[in-house]
Amino acid sequence: MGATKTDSFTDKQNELAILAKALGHPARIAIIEYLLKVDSCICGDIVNELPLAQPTVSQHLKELKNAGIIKGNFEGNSICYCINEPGFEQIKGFFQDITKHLDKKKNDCC
Amino acid sequence: MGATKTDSFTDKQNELAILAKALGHPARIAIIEYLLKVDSCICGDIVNELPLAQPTVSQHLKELKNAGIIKGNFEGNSICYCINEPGFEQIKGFFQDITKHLDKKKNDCC
DNA sequence: AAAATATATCGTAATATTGCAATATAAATA
DNA sequence: TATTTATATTGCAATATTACGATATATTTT
Repeated sequence: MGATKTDSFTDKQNELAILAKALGHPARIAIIEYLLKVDSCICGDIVNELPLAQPTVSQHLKELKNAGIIKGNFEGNSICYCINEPGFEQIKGFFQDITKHLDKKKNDCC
Repeated sequence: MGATKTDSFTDKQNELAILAKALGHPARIAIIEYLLKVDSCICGDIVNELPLAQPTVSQHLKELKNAGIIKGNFEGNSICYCINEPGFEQIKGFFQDITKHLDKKKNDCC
């Protein structure tokens, strides 16, 4: 007991959950916001920006990368992280779908 | 050690993380999808739809409610759950902002 | 090749989440 | 008011996440 029953849900549901979960931590929200703010996809000074130790930041970056939300490539001595648009489109799509549904529906029954 | 360092982040970052986290489980994605599918905000047969025991579903519903993503009201004998639009707008806004940034920027440096 | 710099991984402690059986609560009906 | 029906809460075991020090790896510079 205790582990998520992944098998009981559809692939799409699991994928969306993984994406949302990856964004479900303030540090990871902060990383995304930072990547958007700095006007090039600046690298490991994310570590300096965040109030967390380097290994912790590295771990958060890994989670975002695994979920497909960011990507990273070597750039000289360091690594260049930035938003991975395709991964992003998926979550965006989910929210757009919901918005469409809601507009059609008038969700005011409760 | 081990707990999220909430204090180190802004309120907005924490709020967004809470919303995303609430969606970060396939059962909760399934609940949202179900609420959109059934064309009235049908109640506790969510329990029958999901492959989880009633207390587990109840717990997931509570989390979605706490995050402000759904709301529930008594409707006769049972409870009527549906999407809570204001709560939803927040996450939607986050994704729209990011999309706007990305469009402006050409995130192709890595 | 050695030193310096940047990032990742390992190990581990603290905490949180997931899931369910058992039980409690609350409303509707008999 | 007793019973039924619907939902919530409690308690607990299994698992996952968060955070960080120590250490490993990989690249650049000297």
